[in-house]
Amino acid sequence: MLTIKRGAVEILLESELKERLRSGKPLKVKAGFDPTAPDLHLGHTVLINKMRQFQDLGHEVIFLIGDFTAMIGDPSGKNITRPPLSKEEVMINVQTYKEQVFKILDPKKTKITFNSQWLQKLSPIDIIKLASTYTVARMLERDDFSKRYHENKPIAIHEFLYPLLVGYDSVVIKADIELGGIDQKFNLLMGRELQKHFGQTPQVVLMTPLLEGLDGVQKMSKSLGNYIGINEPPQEMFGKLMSISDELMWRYFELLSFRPITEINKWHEEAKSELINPRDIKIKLALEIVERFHSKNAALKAHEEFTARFQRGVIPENIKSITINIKTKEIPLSNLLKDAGLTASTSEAIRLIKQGGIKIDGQKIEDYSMHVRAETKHVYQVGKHRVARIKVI
RNA sequence: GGAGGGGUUCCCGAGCGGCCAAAGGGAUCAGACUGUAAAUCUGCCGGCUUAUGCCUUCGUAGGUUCAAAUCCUACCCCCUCCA
Repeated sequence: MLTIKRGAVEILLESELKERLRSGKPLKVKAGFDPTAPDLHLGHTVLINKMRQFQDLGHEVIFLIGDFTAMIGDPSGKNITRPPLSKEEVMINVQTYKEQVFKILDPKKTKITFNSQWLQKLSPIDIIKLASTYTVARMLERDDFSKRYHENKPIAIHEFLYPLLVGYDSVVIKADIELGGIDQKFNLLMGRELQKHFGQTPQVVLMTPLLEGLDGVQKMSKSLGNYIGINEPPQEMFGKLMSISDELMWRYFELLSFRPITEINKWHEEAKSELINPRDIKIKLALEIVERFHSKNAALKAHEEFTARFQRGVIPENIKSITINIKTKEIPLSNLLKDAGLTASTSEAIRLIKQGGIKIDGQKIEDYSMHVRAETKHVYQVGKHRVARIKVI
């Protein structure tokens, strides 16, 4: 019970959960995923970690791919309708999912299902009947709906179907528990409503929090660019984890680390009383996470490189090499940087030079009208993160 | 079907004939400070070999004007109220 509750924001209803656990039977644990975004980041893994915990406790975890409902798209208000994904596209995404998710889940204990299997078969009459079980007023209780409604933003009718269909999935699966992010609360509860309607015992709903992104304020998401993808290279991942604030680090520990919560709390206390440097604890977190998605070796290497690069200012070993072909004898530095893809435009390059953000072989460049000659090869740095070895011929 | 409001640069949002590449805020990026921290401060923030220059941009397409994000026409989209 303690494991299950770790990091969970809300459980509805906790008493029901206890009761079901007490029965000792393996429970059907449902978690739904949208196959449109197979690029998982650490935010998604909070939920997947939770699934893993249920597996470890011997329950049956159902990884439900919402290939049918993806056509609607969860009504976040961003896109009104998504073009339906072809079967091939879905399968490709599912494949990617598997690769990523099985770094955490046990493949042998995971059942993958597609909701098109049953939703496709619903007739218009079935859908009307389903839609009749809920009212518009109650639909508008949903946060994004009410918000959009009050802000005079469009809500398309079909968006109302999303919660209904997702809830209906629970009916078909006969889920005992459904896991989901707190942002899914409405949909998850819909499952309970519909199960009741169809004469089933309503599922227990366990909600995980939304992990804050690197900025520590907004939730981690790809579109906000504040994410750590689980497929990112080790160094990148390590660096990003180190860049989070101390405060945020404890949050990440709770939700992402597999270390016992007691150990984490102890560190937290020690850091507060300045017995240990938070940075060193952060390194432990970074090592653990990189190891999970890559390997122990990769983690150690990333750590080494990190210290070398940022604490001692060493230019990393394996940086990308670019060859730029120019027809003249020399090229303005700003154009070279643009052509090499280090800056988006020559204007940006010039700006950055003026601001002292450009280095050649570690030397800061101040002259924005500087030209680079042909037949040269140097290491160019733009800010702290963009580096390349550029050969000009 | 009728009446009204609205669509502005990555996002929010001001501008309502020239002083507009377009206020202000946010995000990003760079610099300082550091632990690549965070917070803070500074700068930048459409593009062009940086220029008291040129080009592209204010829903879309035309038009009026020396000059249009701003006026006119048509169209597309969103919202509100009435039915």
